[in-house]
Amino acid sequence: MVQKKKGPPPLPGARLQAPRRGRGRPPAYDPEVALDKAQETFWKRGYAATSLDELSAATGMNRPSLYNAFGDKRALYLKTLERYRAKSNAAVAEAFTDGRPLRQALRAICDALLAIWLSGDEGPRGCYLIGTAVTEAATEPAVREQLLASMRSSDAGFARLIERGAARGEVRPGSDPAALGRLAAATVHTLALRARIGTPPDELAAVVEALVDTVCGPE
Amino acid sequence: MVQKKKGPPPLPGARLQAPRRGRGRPPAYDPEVALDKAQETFWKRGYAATSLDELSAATGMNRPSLYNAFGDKRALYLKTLERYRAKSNAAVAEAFTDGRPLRQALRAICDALLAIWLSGDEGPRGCYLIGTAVTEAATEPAVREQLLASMRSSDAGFARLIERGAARGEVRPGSDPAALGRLAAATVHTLALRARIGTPPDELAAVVEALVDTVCGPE
DNA sequence: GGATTTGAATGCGAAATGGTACAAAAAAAG
DNA sequence: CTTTTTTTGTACCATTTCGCATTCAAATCC
Repeated sequence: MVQKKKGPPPLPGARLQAPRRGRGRPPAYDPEVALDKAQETFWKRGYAATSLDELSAATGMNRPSLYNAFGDKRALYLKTLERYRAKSNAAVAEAFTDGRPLRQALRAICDALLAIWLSGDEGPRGCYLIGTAVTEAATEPAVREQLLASMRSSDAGFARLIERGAARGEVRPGSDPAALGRLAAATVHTLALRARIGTPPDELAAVVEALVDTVCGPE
Repeated sequence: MVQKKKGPPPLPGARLQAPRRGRGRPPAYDPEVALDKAQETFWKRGYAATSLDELSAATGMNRPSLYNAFGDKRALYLKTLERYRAKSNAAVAEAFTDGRPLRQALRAICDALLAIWLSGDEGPRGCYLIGTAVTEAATEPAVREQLLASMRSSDAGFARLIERGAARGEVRPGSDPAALGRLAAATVHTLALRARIGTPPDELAAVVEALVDTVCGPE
Protein backbone atom coordinates (compact mmCIF):
# COMPACT_ATOMS: atom_id res chain seq x y z
CA MET A 1 0.00 0.00 0.00
CA VAL A 2 1.73 3.10 -1.17
CA GLN A 3 -0.47 5.64 0.50
CA LYS A 4 -1.62 5.15 4.04
CA LYS A 5 -5.38 4.88 4.07
CA LYS A 6 -6.63 7.75 6.13
CA GLY A 7 -10.40 7.65 5.85
CA PRO A 8 -12.54 9.57 8.32
CA PRO A 9 -10.87 9.07 11.69
CA PRO A 10 -13.34 8.09 14.41
CA LEU A 11 -13.82 11.31 16.30
CA PRO A 12 -13.29 10.89 20.03
CA GLY A 13 -16.73 11.80 21.24
CA ALA A 14 -15.63 13.16 24.59
CA ARG A 15 -12.77 15.48 25.47
CA LEU A 16 -11.61 17.46 22.49
CA GLN A 17 -10.50 20.47 24.43
CA ALA A 18 -6.96 20.41 23.14
CA PRO A 19 -7.25 20.38 19.36
CA ARG A 20 -7.87 16.68 18.69
CA ARG A 21 -5.13 14.95 20.66
CA GLY A 22 -4.44 11.88 18.58
CA ARG A 23 -4.34 8.35 19.77
CA GLY A 24 -0.72 7.28 19.40
CA ARG A 25 2.63 8.92 19.86
CA PRO A 26 2.48 12.63 19.21
CA PRO A 27 4.57 14.04 16.36
CA ALA A 28 7.82 15.55 17.52
CA TYR A 29 7.86 18.28 14.89
CA ASP A 30 5.45 20.95 13.86
CA PRO A 31 4.64 20.30 10.22
CA GLU A 32 4.40 24.03 9.57
CA VAL A 33 7.94 24.77 10.68
CA ALA A 34 9.17 21.64 8.92
CA LEU A 35 7.63 22.89 5.69
CA ASP A 36 9.25 26.24 6.26
CA LYS A 37 12.65 24.62 6.66
CA ALA A 38 12.17 22.41 3.64
CA GLN A 39 11.14 25.43 1.61
CA GLU A 40 14.24 27.32 2.64
CA THR A 41 16.38 24.48 1.37
CA PHE A 42 14.59 24.28 -1.97
CA TRP A 43 14.69 28.05 -2.21
CA LYS A 44 18.43 28.22 -1.85
CA ARG A 45 19.50 25.24 -3.95
CA GLY A 46 16.59 24.58 -6.30
CA TYR A 47 14.34 21.57 -6.48
CA ALA A 48 16.51 19.14 -8.39
CA ALA A 49 19.69 19.91 -6.49
CA THR A 50 18.08 19.33 -3.10
CA SER A 51 18.45 15.82 -1.75
CA LEU A 52 16.29 14.10 0.80
CA ASP A 53 19.26 14.05 3.13
CA GLU A 54 19.44 17.83 3.00
CA LEU A 55 15.73 18.09 3.62
CA SER A 56 16.06 15.69 6.49
CA ALA A 57 18.87 17.72 8.01
CA ALA A 58 17.05 21.00 7.50
CA THR A 59 13.78 19.85 9.00
CA GLY A 60 15.30 17.73 11.75
CA MET A 61 13.07 14.89 10.59
CA ASN A 62 14.57 11.70 9.29
CA ARG A 63 13.54 10.41 5.96
CA PRO A 64 10.82 7.98 6.94
CA SER A 65 9.18 10.72 8.95
CA LEU A 66 9.33 13.04 5.98
CA TYR A 67 7.68 10.41 3.85
CA ASN A 68 5.04 9.73 6.41
CA ALA A 69 4.24 13.40 6.85
CA PHE A 70 4.46 14.78 3.33
CA GLY A 71 4.99 11.99 0.84
CA ASP A 72 7.94 11.95 -1.49
CA LYS A 73 10.18 14.82 -2.50
CA ARG A 74 7.94 15.95 -5.30
CA ALA A 75 4.83 16.04 -3.13
CA LEU A 76 6.72 17.92 -0.44
CA TYR A 77 7.89 20.47 -2.97
CA LEU A 78 4.41 20.97 -4.36
CA LYS A 79 3.16 21.59 -0.83
CA THR A 80 5.77 24.28 -0.28
CA LEU A 81 4.80 25.88 -3.57
CA GLU A 82 1.17 26.15 -2.54
CA ARG A 83 2.12 27.52 0.85
CA TYR A 84 4.35 30.10 -0.71
CA ARG A 85 1.63 31.22 -3.05
CA ALA A 86 -0.81 31.58 -0.21
CA LYS A 87 1.57 33.54 1.98
CA SER A 88 2.70 35.68 -0.89
CA ASN A 89 -0.86 36.49 -1.84
CA ALA A 90 -1.68 37.31 1.74
CA ALA A 91 1.26 39.69 1.93
CA VAL A 92 -0.06 41.80 -0.92
CA ALA A 93 -3.80 41.24 -0.70
CA GLU A 94 -4.44 44.30 1.40
CA ALA A 95 -2.52 46.63 -0.88
CA PHE A 96 -4.45 45.23 -3.82
CA THR A 97 -7.88 45.75 -2.39
CA ASP A 98 -7.97 48.42 0.28
CA GLY A 99 -8.55 51.28 -2.08
CA ARG A 100 -5.54 53.39 -1.22
CA PRO A 101 -4.21 55.67 -3.94
CA LEU A 102 -2.83 53.78 -6.90
CA ARG A 103 0.65 55.18 -6.53
CA GLN A 104 0.84 54.00 -2.95
CA ALA A 105 -0.71 50.66 -3.76
CA LEU A 106 1.86 49.90 -6.44
CA ARG A 107 4.70 50.83 -4.14
CA ALA A 108 3.25 48.82 -1.26
CA ILE A 109 2.84 45.73 -3.42
CA CYS A 110 6.39 45.86 -4.70
CA ASP A 111 7.77 46.63 -1.26
CA ALA A 112 5.94 43.73 0.33
CA LEU A 113 7.19 41.34 -2.32
CA LEU A 114 10.73 42.65 -2.16
CA ALA A 115 10.70 42.20 1.59
CA ILE A 116 10.08 38.50 1.01
CA TRP A 117 12.50 38.20 -1.86
CA LEU A 118 15.39 39.97 -0.18
CA SER A 119 15.02 38.10 3.09
CA GLY A 120 17.13 35.14 4.03
CA ASP A 121 20.24 34.68 6.09
CA GLU A 122 22.50 33.81 3.20
CA GLY A 123 21.79 36.58 0.77
CA PRO A 124 18.66 37.41 -1.20
CA ARG A 125 16.77 34.52 -2.76
CA GLY A 126 14.32 36.16 -5.11
CA CYS A 127 10.87 34.78 -5.67
CA TYR A 128 10.47 31.13 -4.71
CA LEU A 129 8.35 30.39 -7.74
CA ILE A 130 10.55 32.12 -10.24
CA GLY A 131 13.76 30.96 -8.62
CA THR A 132 12.90 27.28 -8.37
CA ALA A 133 9.63 26.40 -10.07
CA VAL A 134 10.24 27.94 -13.48
CA THR A 135 13.06 25.49 -14.11
CA GLU A 136 10.84 22.53 -13.32
CA ALA A 137 7.91 23.90 -15.29
CA ALA A 138 9.20 22.45 -18.53
CA THR A 139 8.96 18.89 -17.24
CA GLU A 140 6.41 19.01 -14.41
CA PRO A 141 2.85 19.86 -15.45
CA ALA A 142 1.75 20.27 -11.83
CA VAL A 143 4.39 22.95 -11.34
CA ARG A 144 3.52 24.62 -14.60
CA GLU A 145 -0.10 24.76 -13.58
CA GLN A 146 0.74 26.47 -10.31
CA LEU A 147 2.85 29.02 -12.14
CA LEU A 148 0.14 29.70 -14.66
CA ALA A 149 -2.45 30.06 -11.93
CA SER A 150 -0.21 32.40 -10.00
CA MET A 151 0.39 34.57 -13.03
CA ARG A 152 -3.25 34.65 -14.03
CA SER A 153 -4.14 35.72 -10.54
CA SER A 154 -1.61 38.52 -10.37
CA ASP A 155 -2.43 39.63 -13.90
CA ALA A 156 -6.05 39.90 -12.96
CA GLY A 157 -5.19 41.71 -9.74
CA PHE A 158 -3.13 44.32 -11.47
CA ALA A 159 -5.71 44.75 -14.18
CA ARG A 160 -8.43 45.44 -11.62
CA LEU A 161 -6.19 47.67 -9.54
CA ILE A 162 -5.21 49.89 -12.41
CA GLU A 163 -8.65 49.88 -13.89
CA ARG A 164 -9.92 51.21 -10.58
CA GLY A 165 -7.14 53.77 -10.46
CA ALA A 166 -8.01 54.88 -13.96
CA ALA A 167 -11.63 55.32 -12.97
CA ARG A 168 -10.46 57.65 -10.21
CA GLY A 169 -8.20 59.60 -12.51
CA GLU A 170 -4.97 58.35 -10.98
CA VAL A 171 -3.53 57.11 -14.23
CA ARG A 172 -1.68 59.19 -16.78
CA PRO A 173 -4.15 60.44 -19.31
CA GLY A 174 -4.17 58.69 -22.63
CA SER A 175 -2.91 55.43 -21.21
CA ASP A 176 -4.47 52.05 -21.76
CA PRO A 177 -5.15 50.56 -18.31
CA ALA A 178 -4.90 47.03 -19.61
CA ALA A 179 -1.47 47.74 -21.04
CA LEU A 180 -0.34 49.29 -17.78
CA GLY A 181 -1.55 46.26 -15.91
CA ARG A 182 0.65 44.04 -18.04
CA LEU A 183 3.58 46.32 -17.41
CA ALA A 184 2.97 46.15 -13.68
CA ALA A 185 3.08 42.37 -13.80
CA ALA A 186 6.21 42.55 -15.90
CA THR A 187 7.80 44.83 -13.33
CA VAL A 188 7.07 42.39 -10.56
CA HIS A 189 8.70 39.66 -12.62
CA THR A 190 11.83 41.60 -13.33
CA LEU A 191 12.08 42.42 -9.63
CA ALA A 192 11.76 38.75 -8.76
CA LEU A 193 14.58 37.89 -11.13
CA ARG A 194 16.86 40.75 -10.20
CA ALA A 195 16.44 40.07 -6.52
CA ARG A 196 17.76 36.53 -6.92
CA ILE A 197 20.85 37.48 -8.84
CA GLY A 198 21.93 40.08 -6.32
CA THR A 199 20.90 43.36 -7.86
CA PRO A 200 21.48 46.13 -5.30
CA PRO A 201 18.30 47.37 -3.61
CA ASP A 202 18.59 50.90 -4.95
CA GLU A 203 18.39 49.58 -8.49
CA LEU A 204 15.34 47.58 -7.54
CA ALA A 205 13.78 50.73 -6.11
CA ALA A 206 14.49 52.51 -9.37
CA VAL A 207 12.58 49.82 -11.23
CA VAL A 208 9.62 50.31 -8.94
CA GLU A 209 9.71 54.04 -9.47
CA ALA A 210 9.88 53.54 -13.22
CA LEU A 211 6.63 51.65 -13.03
CA VAL A 212 4.95 54.13 -10.71
CA ASP A 213 5.97 57.10 -12.81
CA THR A 214 4.85 55.48 -16.00
CA VAL A 215 1.49 54.43 -14.61
CA CYS A 216 0.64 57.48 -12.55
CA GLY A 217 2.81 60.13 -14.10
CA PRO A 218 5.67 61.99 -12.44
CA GLU A 219 5.04 63.05 -8.90
CA MET B 1 47.75 16.97 -14.38
CA VAL B 2 44.20 18.14 -14.23
CA GLN B 3 44.26 20.48 -17.19
CA LYS B 4 45.99 19.47 -20.36
CA LYS B 5 48.77 21.94 -21.05
CA LYS B 6 48.01 23.49 -24.40
CA GLY B 7 50.57 26.20 -24.87
CA PRO B 8 51.19 27.63 -28.34
CA PRO B 9 51.08 24.64 -30.66
CA PRO B 10 53.99 24.54 -33.10
CA LEU B 11 52.44 25.74 -36.31
CA PRO B 12 53.04 23.37 -39.18
CA GLY B 13 54.92 25.64 -41.58
CA ALA B 14 53.70 23.95 -44.72
CA ARG B 15 50.27 22.72 -45.66
CA LEU B 16 47.54 24.35 -43.67
CA GLN B 17 44.94 24.29 -46.38
CA ALA B 18 42.46 22.30 -44.39
CA PRO B 19 42.02 24.17 -41.11
CA ARG B 20 44.92 22.80 -39.07
CA ARG B 21 44.47 19.02 -39.24
CA GLY B 22 45.68 17.88 -35.84
CA ARG B 23 48.21 15.21 -35.17
CA GLY B 24 46.38 12.32 -33.54
CA ARG B 25 43.06 10.65 -34.06
CA PRO B 26 40.52 13.12 -35.34
CA PRO B 27 37.54 13.88 -33.10
CA ALA B 28 34.43 12.08 -34.17
CA TYR B 29 32.05 14.86 -33.17
CA ASP B 30 31.81 18.53 -33.97
CA PRO B 31 32.13 20.38 -30.67
CA GLU B 32 29.64 23.00 -31.83
CA VAL B 33 26.86 20.54 -32.45
CA ALA B 34 27.77 18.69 -29.26
CA LEU B 35 27.39 21.93 -27.31
CA ASP B 36 24.06 22.53 -29.01
CA LYS B 37 22.85 19.10 -27.97
CA ALA B 38 24.09 19.51 -24.42
CA GLN B 39 22.39 22.88 -24.21
CA GLU B 40 19.12 21.42 -25.38
CA THR B 41 19.28 18.90 -22.57
CA PHE B 42 20.04 21.50 -19.93
CA TRP B 43 17.37 23.74 -21.38
CA LYS B 44 14.67 21.15 -21.06
CA ARG B 45 15.54 19.64 -17.70
CA GLY B 46 17.59 22.26 -15.89
CA TYR B 47 21.21 22.10 -14.82
CA ALA B 48 20.93 20.06 -11.65
CA ALA B 49 18.49 17.52 -13.04
CA THR B 50 20.65 16.75 -16.05
CA SER B 51 22.95 13.79 -15.58
CA LEU B 52 26.17 13.09 -17.40
CA ASP B 53 24.54 10.03 -18.88
CA GLU B 54 21.86 12.19 -20.44
CA LEU B 55 24.48 14.57 -21.75
CA SER B 56 26.42 11.67 -23.11
CA ALA B 57 23.37 10.28 -24.85
CA ALA B 58 22.35 13.65 -26.24
CA THR B 59 25.75 14.53 -27.63
CA GLY B 60 26.62 11.03 -28.78
CA MET B 61 29.92 11.41 -26.93
CA ASN B 62 30.80 9.14 -24.08
CA ARG B 63 31.72 10.63 -20.78
CA PRO B 64 35.49 10.62 -21.09
CA SER B 65 35.20 12.41 -24.40
CA LEU B 66 32.92 14.98 -22.82
CA TYR B 67 35.47 15.56 -20.12
CA ASN B 68 38.30 15.79 -22.55
CA ALA B 69 36.46 18.25 -24.73
CA PHE B 70 34.68 20.50 -22.24
CA GLY B 71 35.74 19.66 -18.70
CA ASP B 72 33.26 18.65 -16.06
CA LYS B 73 29.53 19.20 -16.04
CA ARG B 74 29.77 22.66 -14.55
CA ALA B 75 32.33 23.85 -17.09
CA LEU B 76 30.22 22.42 -19.89
CA TYR B 77 27.18 24.25 -18.62
CA LEU B 78 29.03 27.54 -18.31
CA LYS B 79 30.19 27.16 -21.91
CA THR B 80 26.62 26.70 -23.09
CA LEU B 81 25.58 29.78 -21.14
CA GLU B 82 28.18 31.92 -22.86
CA ARG B 83 27.23 30.56 -26.25
CA TYR B 84 23.58 31.26 -25.61
CA ARG B 85 24.33 34.81 -24.59
CA ALA B 86 26.38 35.38 -27.71
CA LYS B 87 23.76 33.93 -30.04
CA SER B 88 20.98 35.71 -28.28
CA ASN B 89 22.77 39.02 -28.48
CA ALA B 90 23.49 38.45 -32.14
CA ALA B 91 19.81 37.77 -32.80
CA VAL B 92 18.78 41.20 -31.52
CA ALA B 93 21.88 43.30 -32.17
CA GLU B 94 20.65 44.59 -35.50
CA ALA B 95 17.28 45.67 -34.16
CA PHE B 96 19.03 47.49 -31.36
CA THR B 97 21.38 49.47 -33.51
CA ASP B 98 20.15 49.89 -37.05
CA GLY B 99 18.18 53.02 -36.40
CA ARG B 100 14.79 51.83 -37.49
CA PRO B 101 11.75 53.47 -35.89
CA LEU B 102 11.47 52.75 -32.18
CA ARG B 103 8.13 51.05 -32.45
CA GLN B 104 9.46 48.62 -35.03
CA ALA B 105 12.69 48.11 -33.12
CA LEU B 106 10.86 47.10 -29.95
CA ARG B 107 8.67 44.69 -31.82
CA ALA B 108 11.60 43.22 -33.71
CA ILE B 109 13.57 42.64 -30.52
CA CYS B 110 10.72 40.90 -28.78
CA ASP B 111 9.88 38.87 -31.86
CA ALA B 112 13.45 37.71 -32.30
CA LEU B 113 13.67 36.64 -28.67
CA LEU B 114 10.30 34.94 -28.73
CA ALA B 115 11.35 33.03 -31.81
CA ILE B 116 14.17 31.53 -29.77
CA TRP B 117 12.10 31.00 -26.66
CA LEU B 118 9.18 29.32 -28.39
CA SER B 119 11.36 27.03 -30.48
CA GLY B 120 12.04 23.44 -29.57
CA ASP B 121 10.54 20.14 -30.59
CA GLU B 122 8.95 19.39 -27.23
CA GLY B 123 7.12 22.59 -26.48
CA PRO B 124 8.41 26.08 -25.71
CA ARG B 125 11.41 26.36 -23.42
CA GLY B 126 11.57 30.03 -22.57
CA CYS B 127 14.86 31.82 -22.12
CA TYR B 128 17.77 29.51 -21.39
CA LEU B 129 19.21 31.88 -18.81
CA ILE B 130 15.99 32.52 -16.99
CA GLY B 131 14.82 28.95 -17.28
CA THR B 132 17.97 27.27 -16.01
CA ALA B 133 20.56 29.74 -14.74
CA VAL B 134 18.44 31.75 -12.34
CA THR B 135 17.96 28.71 -10.16
CA GLU B 136 21.69 28.11 -9.95
CA ALA B 137 22.49 31.78 -9.41
CA ALA B 138 21.93 31.52 -5.68
CA THR B 139 24.75 29.03 -5.26
CA GLU B 140 27.01 29.57 -8.27
CA PRO B 141 28.75 32.93 -8.44
CA ALA B 142 29.96 32.29 -11.98
CA VAL B 143 26.36 31.84 -13.11
CA ARG B 144 25.23 34.87 -11.18
CA GLU B 145 27.91 36.95 -12.85
CA GLN B 146 26.77 35.90 -16.30
CA LEU B 147 23.20 36.79 -15.45
CA LEU B 148 24.18 40.16 -14.06
CA ALA B 149 26.30 40.88 -17.09
CA SER B 150 23.49 39.86 -19.39
CA MET B 151 21.02 42.10 -17.62
CA ARG B 152 23.37 45.05 -17.48
CA SER B 153 23.95 44.71 -21.17
CA SER B 154 20.28 44.56 -22.09
CA ASP B 155 19.43 47.35 -19.67
CA ALA B 156 22.01 49.55 -21.31
CA GLY B 157 20.80 48.57 -24.74
CA PHE B 158 17.21 49.49 -24.02
CA ALA B 159 18.25 52.72 -22.33
CA ARG B 160 20.20 53.79 -25.40
CA LEU B 161 17.50 52.65 -27.80
CA ILE B 162 14.74 54.56 -26.08
CA GLU B 163 16.94 57.58 -25.47
CA ARG B 164 17.56 57.70 -29.19
CA GLY B 165 13.88 57.27 -29.90
CA ALA B 166 13.06 60.08 -27.51
CA ALA B 167 15.53 62.36 -29.26
CA ARG B 168 13.66 61.68 -32.49
CA GLY B 169 10.29 62.32 -30.92
CA GLU B 170 9.14 58.71 -31.08
CA VAL B 171 8.33 58.49 -27.40
CA ARG B 172 5.12 59.55 -25.72
CA PRO B 173 5.56 63.14 -24.56
CA GLY B 174 6.12 63.59 -20.87
CA SER B 175 7.71 60.18 -20.42
CA ASP B 176 11.00 59.52 -18.73
CA PRO B 177 13.12 57.57 -21.22
CA ALA B 178 15.10 55.92 -18.43
CA ALA B 179 11.91 54.64 -16.85
CA LEU B 180 10.67 53.33 -20.16
CA GLY B 181 13.96 51.55 -20.68
CA ARG B 182 13.50 49.72 -17.42
CA LEU B 183 9.97 48.77 -18.42
CA ALA B 184 11.24 47.43 -21.72
CA ALA B 185 13.70 45.19 -19.91
CA ALA B 186 10.94 44.12 -17.55
CA THR B 187 8.75 43.22 -20.50
CA VAL B 188 11.46 41.04 -21.97
CA HIS B 189 11.78 39.27 -18.66
CA THR B 190 8.10 38.59 -18.30
CA LEU B 191 8.06 37.24 -21.85
CA ALA B 192 10.93 34.94 -21.03
CA LEU B 193 9.06 33.57 -18.03
CA ARG B 194 5.70 33.30 -19.68
CA ALA B 195 7.15 31.53 -22.67
CA ARG B 196 8.53 28.75 -20.49
CA ILE B 197 5.31 28.06 -18.66
CA GLY B 198 3.31 27.73 -21.82
CA THR B 199 1.51 31.03 -22.14
CA PRO B 200 -0.29 31.10 -25.50
CA PRO B 201 1.45 33.21 -28.14
CA ASP B 202 -1.38 35.68 -28.50
CA GLU B 203 -1.04 36.65 -24.86
CA LEU B 204 2.67 37.12 -25.37
CA ALA B 205 1.92 39.37 -28.32
CA ALA B 206 -0.41 41.40 -26.13
CA VAL B 207 2.40 41.96 -23.66
CA VAL B 208 4.61 43.21 -26.45
CA GLU B 209 1.91 45.56 -27.65
CA ALA B 210 1.41 46.83 -24.11
CA LEU B 211 5.04 47.86 -24.05
CA VAL B 212 5.01 49.40 -27.50
CA ASP B 213 1.86 51.38 -26.81
CA THR B 214 3.15 52.64 -23.51
CA VAL B 215 6.51 53.66 -24.90
CA CYS B 216 5.45 55.08 -28.23
CA GLY B 217 1.81 55.87 -27.65
CA PRO B 218 -1.18 54.30 -29.38
CA GLU B 219 -0.74 53.72 -33.07
C1' DG C 1 -0.97 -2.61 34.43
C1' DG C 2 -1.41 -4.41 29.34
C1' DA C 3 -3.06 -3.71 24.56
C1' DT C 4 -3.19 -0.69 20.80
C1' DT C 5 -2.02 2.98 17.95
C1' DT C 6 0.88 6.22 16.03
C1' DG C 7 5.31 8.32 15.06
C1' DA C 8 10.64 8.03 15.36
C1' DA C 9 15.03 5.91 14.51
C1' DT C 10 18.14 2.73 12.51
C1' DG C 11 19.78 0.77 8.78
C1' DC C 12 19.54 -1.79 4.45
C1' DG C 13 19.77 -2.22 -0.65
C1' DA C 14 19.31 -1.29 -5.36
C1' DA C 15 20.09 2.18 -8.54
C1' DA C 16 22.10 6.29 -10.23
C1' DT C 17 25.63 9.72 -10.12
C1' DG C 18 30.04 12.21 -11.11
C1' DG C 19 34.36 11.19 -12.25
C1' DT C 20 38.49 8.41 -13.90
C1' DA C 21 41.99 4.53 -15.42
C1' DC C 22 43.32 2.10 -19.01
C1' DA C 23 43.61 -0.02 -23.28
C1' DA C 24 42.18 -0.03 -28.23
C1' DA C 25 41.83 2.83 -32.44
C1' DA C 26 42.88 6.26 -35.88
C1' DA C 27 45.44 9.58 -37.71
C1' DA C 28 50.13 12.04 -38.73
C1' DA C 29 55.29 11.95 -38.47
C1' DG C 30 59.59 9.67 -39.02
C1' DC D 1 56.77 -0.15 -41.56
C1' DT D 2 57.24 1.91 -36.52
C1' DT D 3 56.54 5.66 -33.41
C1' DT D 4 53.87 9.37 -31.59
C1' DT D 5 49.86 11.75 -30.62
C1' DT D 6 45.19 12.36 -29.80
C1' DT D 7 40.62 10.53 -29.26
C1' DT D 8 37.46 6.79 -28.36
C1' DG D 9 35.28 3.12 -25.69
C1' DT D 10 34.92 -0.12 -21.90
C1' DA D 11 35.02 -0.80 -17.47
C1' DC D 12 35.36 0.61 -13.02
C1' DC D 13 35.20 3.19 -8.37
C1' DA D 14 33.49 5.81 -4.49
C1' DT D 15 29.67 8.28 -3.19
C1' DT D 16 25.16 9.72 -3.12
C1' DT D 17 20.44 9.03 -3.66
C1' DC D 18 15.81 7.37 -3.00
C1' DG D 19 12.83 4.55 -0.92
C1' DC D 20 11.47 1.07 2.41
C1' DA D 21 11.45 -2.72 6.01
C1' DT D 22 11.96 -3.23 10.58
C1' DT D 23 12.44 -2.12 15.09
C1' DC D 24 12.07 1.20 18.99
C1' DA D 25 9.49 4.78 21.65
C1' DA D 26 5.64 7.42 23.37
C1' DA D 27 1.13 8.32 23.88
C1' DT D 28 -4.06 6.75 24.59
C1' DC D 29 -7.72 3.22 25.67
C1' DC D 30 -9.27 -0.73 28.25
